Amino acid sequence: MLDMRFVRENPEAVRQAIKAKGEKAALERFLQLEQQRRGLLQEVEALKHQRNTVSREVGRLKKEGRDTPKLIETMRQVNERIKELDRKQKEVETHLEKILLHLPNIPDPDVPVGMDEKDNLEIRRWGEPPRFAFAPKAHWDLGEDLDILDFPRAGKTTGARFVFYRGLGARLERALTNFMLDLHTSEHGYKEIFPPFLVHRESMIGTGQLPKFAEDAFSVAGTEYWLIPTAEVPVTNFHREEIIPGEKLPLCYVAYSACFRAEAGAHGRDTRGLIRQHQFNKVELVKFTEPHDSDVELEKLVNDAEKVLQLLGLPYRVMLMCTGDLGFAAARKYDLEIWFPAYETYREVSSCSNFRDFQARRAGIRYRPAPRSKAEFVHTLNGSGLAIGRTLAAILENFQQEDGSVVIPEVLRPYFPPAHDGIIRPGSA
RNA sequence: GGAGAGAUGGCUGAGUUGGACGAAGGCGCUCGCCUGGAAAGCGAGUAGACGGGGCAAAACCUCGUCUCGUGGGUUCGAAUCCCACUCUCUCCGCCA
Repeated sequence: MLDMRFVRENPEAVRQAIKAKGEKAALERFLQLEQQRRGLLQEVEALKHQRNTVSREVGRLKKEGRDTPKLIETMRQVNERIKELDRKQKEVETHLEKILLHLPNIPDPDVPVGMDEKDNLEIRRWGEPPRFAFAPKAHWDLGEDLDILDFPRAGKTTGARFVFYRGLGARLERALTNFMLDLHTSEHGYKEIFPPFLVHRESMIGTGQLPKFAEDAFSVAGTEYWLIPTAEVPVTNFHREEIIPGEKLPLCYVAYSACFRAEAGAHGRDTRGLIRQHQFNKVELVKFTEPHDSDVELEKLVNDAEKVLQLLGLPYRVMLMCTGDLGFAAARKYDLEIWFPAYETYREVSSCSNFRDFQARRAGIRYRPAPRSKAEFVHTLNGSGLAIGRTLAAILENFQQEDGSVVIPEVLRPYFPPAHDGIIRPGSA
């Protein structure tokens, strides 16, 4: 959420941001209502002032034993007017709040302006896409042939876009999760969090999923709960309505969670395989920083996520998202994309964003720079470190061999049974 | 699910016959004095949001409104009375 005063004083900047992100928002109506709000405020506050002084006077007179029916009668009338104005003002503020929650964050000045992924900027590449002397299989075929992924049975029990992992497939998923958590906690200095997978509406508003994108998330019928689309939601809201002592920043958290997404706008896309599931696992990195540190901390966060790919030996590239691909809440975003032989292209496995104070203002997360100073909003950042399902799919595809087996990356071997030789073969899982 | 207790400022903790103010005291913190330096001691200051005015603007100053879990109500006036809700704690029941 943007600061109401900022919007009032910088309407042009907001107008541009809305346009660059391809959003729609009632900015003009907002400015108009904001002016109306201040007018009402002044009128009602003057009346309340009158009420306060007169009430004090009544108290004084009563103590002296004097009756004051006239004053009380006029105050009754003033109160009627106050009630009316209060109601009107509340109406206006509710409307303002609603519009404010729909205004997108302002992109960083150096973010490329563009419509969609075609305008994203490649920052760097790492690793070489593998060359196969045979026709490589897609991960969903590998998964079924190796008997480690079972899509049909997931369809039978739950529906499309779900999967069972079995045997060494389940083991590999768990190995990846633990490997990433271990790496980020012991090498990169993140504190591990295991969050609730359900949150209430206010938390979803805090990070920006609601009110605008309700159709992208699942909610639990008959309750107020929403299934988290990412651990970003509970972990960022972990500090909601708090004032953090400045010396504790930056706070760096790493959290595993299952993630649930309705994928409402994705009918017919990525219908096969692990790429687009309603439920998937992810290890998420979340940071709370002082405003002047957030740029540096974002770069570090990206590097921490990249390290996972490097250690796994998966070829990837880093993309700087253009304005149209930034999303609603981010000011700056890098995507990490892994090479997928079956698609013959790079696909996203991580999205690392700086939200500046956009989420912090919504969720009320502040810090005190120095013991006596005024509390200010922190900057929040997060990034996948990484999406587990897509990483597993990439491992299957990139490390497959002609006989249909898959070689497990060296760094994951400690997470497999001691007797295992590091190769998943047909019939061995 | 049943019964009970509570929710006050950064923390702790007063404040329930409604009327002197965001609210005693303590801790913490800031500044000053003291000291060679520190501790102790002493003195002063220490909530936020919003709006108006001063200012080119920020800092700041000043006036006002609101905020004592949240929302409503009673009243000329509520932290203090009434209602609903949320959360925390204790006991009982149930349960992975």
